[in-house]
Amino acid sequence: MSQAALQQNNAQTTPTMQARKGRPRSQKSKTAILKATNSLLLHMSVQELSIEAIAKKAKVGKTTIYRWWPNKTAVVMDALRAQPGIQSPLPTPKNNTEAIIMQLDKLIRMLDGNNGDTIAQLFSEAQADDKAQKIFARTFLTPLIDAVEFSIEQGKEHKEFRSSLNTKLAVDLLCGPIFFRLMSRPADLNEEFRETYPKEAVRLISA
Amino acid sequence: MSQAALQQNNAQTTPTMQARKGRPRSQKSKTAILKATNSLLLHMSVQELSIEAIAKKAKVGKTTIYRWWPNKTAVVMDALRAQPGIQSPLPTPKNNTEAIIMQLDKLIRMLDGNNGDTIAQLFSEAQADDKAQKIFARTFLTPLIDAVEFSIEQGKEHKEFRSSLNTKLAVDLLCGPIFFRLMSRPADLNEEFRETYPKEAVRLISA
Amino acid sequence: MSQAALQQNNAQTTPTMQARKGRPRSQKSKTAILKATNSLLLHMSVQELSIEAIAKKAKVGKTTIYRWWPNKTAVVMDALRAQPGIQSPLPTPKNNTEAIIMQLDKLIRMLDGNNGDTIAQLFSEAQADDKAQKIFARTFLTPLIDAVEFSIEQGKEHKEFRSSLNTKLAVDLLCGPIFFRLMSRPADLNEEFRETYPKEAVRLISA
Amino acid sequence: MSQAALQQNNAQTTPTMQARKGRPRSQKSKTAILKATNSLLLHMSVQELSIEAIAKKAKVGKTTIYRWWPNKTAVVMDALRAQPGIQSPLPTPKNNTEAIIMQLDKLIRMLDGNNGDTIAQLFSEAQADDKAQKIFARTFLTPLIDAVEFSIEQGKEHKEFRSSLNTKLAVDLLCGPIFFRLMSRPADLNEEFRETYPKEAVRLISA
DNA sequence: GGGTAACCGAGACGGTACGTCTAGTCTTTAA
DNA sequence: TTAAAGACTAGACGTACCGTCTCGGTTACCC
Repeated sequence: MSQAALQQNNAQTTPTMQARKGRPRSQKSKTAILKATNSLLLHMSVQELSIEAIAKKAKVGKTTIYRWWPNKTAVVMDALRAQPGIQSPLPTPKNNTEAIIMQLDKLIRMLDGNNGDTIAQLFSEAQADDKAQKIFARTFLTPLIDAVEFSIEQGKEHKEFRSSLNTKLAVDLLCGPIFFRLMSRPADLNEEFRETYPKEAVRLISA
Repeated sequence: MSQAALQQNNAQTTPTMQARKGRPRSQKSKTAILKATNSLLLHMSVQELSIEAIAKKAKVGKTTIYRWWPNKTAVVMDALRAQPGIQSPLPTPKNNTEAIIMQLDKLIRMLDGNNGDTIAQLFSEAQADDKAQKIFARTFLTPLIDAVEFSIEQGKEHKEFRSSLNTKLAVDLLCGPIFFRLMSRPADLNEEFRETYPKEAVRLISA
Repeated sequence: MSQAALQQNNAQTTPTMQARKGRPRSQKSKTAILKATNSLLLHMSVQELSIEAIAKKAKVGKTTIYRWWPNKTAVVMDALRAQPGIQSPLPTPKNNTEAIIMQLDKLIRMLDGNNGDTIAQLFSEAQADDKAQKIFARTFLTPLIDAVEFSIEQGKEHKEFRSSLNTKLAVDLLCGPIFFRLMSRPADLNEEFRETYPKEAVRLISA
Repeated sequence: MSQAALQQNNAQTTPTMQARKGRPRSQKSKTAILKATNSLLLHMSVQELSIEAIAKKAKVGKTTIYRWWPNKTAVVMDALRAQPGIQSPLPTPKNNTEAIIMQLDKLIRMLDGNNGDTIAQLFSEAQADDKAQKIFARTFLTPLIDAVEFSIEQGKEHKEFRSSLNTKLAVDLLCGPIFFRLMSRPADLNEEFRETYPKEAVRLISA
């Protein structure tokens, strides 16, 4: 049920769906929870963050959190997404090469700064906990990989890339270095990297 | 003190060092702890693994663990290293290109299978916990990066790679995809990948 | 308001009182609640019983219960009274001695079996909770004590008992042993006890 | 194990038993827990009392309480016993009639005042919870009943009481009224009652 | 027959306490 | 001195209920 709730949570709830039995979900509480989560993450890691602390800070019952999110990872993912300027849409690219460059640029932007730490920690949690893994994949990793894959496939059709290019390998080559740097030397995930890496990476797989 | 102890732990303790006052360290306990850790990691993640569980399984006091290792990450790293067939030395490569290929091949071998999960989880823990970060970096990541960096630098000197190659970026390009695949699609970290990736990756940065 | 409602609840609601505005109380819900309560009390103690469980079992909103009963004790008391064969009227006694015997006999009958446990548990709750205390006293204890007191007083007037008999003490002497046995050795509150105790007890206070 | 621990807890631990492995039980914590319990019981009922509150007040981990007592009832029983002046030994009676009078007098003294409420509440909890029942019986009820039974049996042998007297019934007659008054009209469990009841009760069963 | 009032179910809300678990420390005896 | 055993404080976990609230709906009455 939580899963269903989560779905509905993320989606734009249609007016007809809201006409349900029982007291409706408190939007105020939801906002308070996500806000408290983001606030706490400025001072501590995802692992250190506790549901109890969120509940206390948001002045909300623990139950309310557990009712709507299956675990900490899900709360944090939602909190990240709720941040302003995260889901800024990409401008229309003129070709697939540019599309990929824009996606990588956006990814690096997102991982630079405080959110980067949080996402690295979520990536971490996902390694250990199956439920966390699924949520992280569904809300973050899969969309990213799918988008890049799509651009590569399109690029192969449009002769921007050679048709012999292994799509999955290309995805790893494009995204892997970014995450590796994030997790091994986060300080080097800076502006310079953002300006040089995407072009360089695409150039390599085009070769 | 724990740091010192760890050092001593890893090095071959000279006979003179062992000739100290008091009851000597029980080799039996150390073995039991590492064995128990490896055994437990077959059924659970590093995050789920608890010091208490190790102590119980190894029939050892918790204090004994805390005396010799600063935290869980350190225990697990030691336990991994204690596994047979992990530190197989590399054969002498005929040039730096081959050296890198061999290092990547060894890395993929190590990450394939059960150990891969554990290392991914350690990589994870390192994101959240500073102490874990330091230990993971010192015992795993830095040696790897240093070795690859060294080979690249050497390769640049020997004209195997163009001198304009950004070494750090090259390291990310070589290692990043492997870890990205490990953490996002571990099933694809298979034999085929091991046979094709290293050569392909080196070819790319040579271009 | 709940208190007033409770009164009305117990009394025979006059037709004029029912002619109020608004939707009338659902008799169906009331019955379902009391039935569910009795049913649940067969498998659990009053303390274990929860309002939520009653509401769920009776397919009734929690609010409906809270609207009509101030607390769990009140619900359980009502549920007990709703059981068939509880409020069987006593036959007319030929004197006050016999009246007391009949009252004690009825009491023991009531306390023998499943209801005994429930009443003992109610007696218990009453020790801790003032509201419960008042309800238990009003609906169970006071009527009993008053009836016995009345018979004793009458008996004193009719020279059945010596006039120096302390009425309150006599009540304790007559009722106390029954409850003590109920709460300390409920198994001994059996048929034999029911047949022998009342006569013996009255004989003692007559002496 | 907790049961065993409890036993040892109550008994005078022999020196040989204390010579065990591991850190010995902290007497300081034990004292703090019992003291905190007594202190809290001045302001709240046993039912309202929570383990968490005790732990907080005593500045003790919850685990420490759960390690040594199986439940709240056990803690409260121990706390009661730890009060000064509870286990005052009886002076030697000159016969069994007097022995019973002294036992009843002691019982009333114990039940008069704050402890009376607590014991009534414990008696209550015992009605609902089997574990509580056993502990209450073992540490309070059974000793009392046994003592009175013993005196009655002795009194029958010494011709103080008629041999046809039903011992169990006599116990109920002697003790029941006291508890009935405690639970139904605790205010009447006063000094006057303490001075008159025991003699009167014994007189009755002697008749 | 529309308005109004009290009811109904469902279920979310802020809370409290539960009993369990683990962390990391401390205190003993035995080797 | 170290090992083992195990008790210590501290605090998060996820669950169960509490008593209150807020919905959409449902009867009844009253005008």
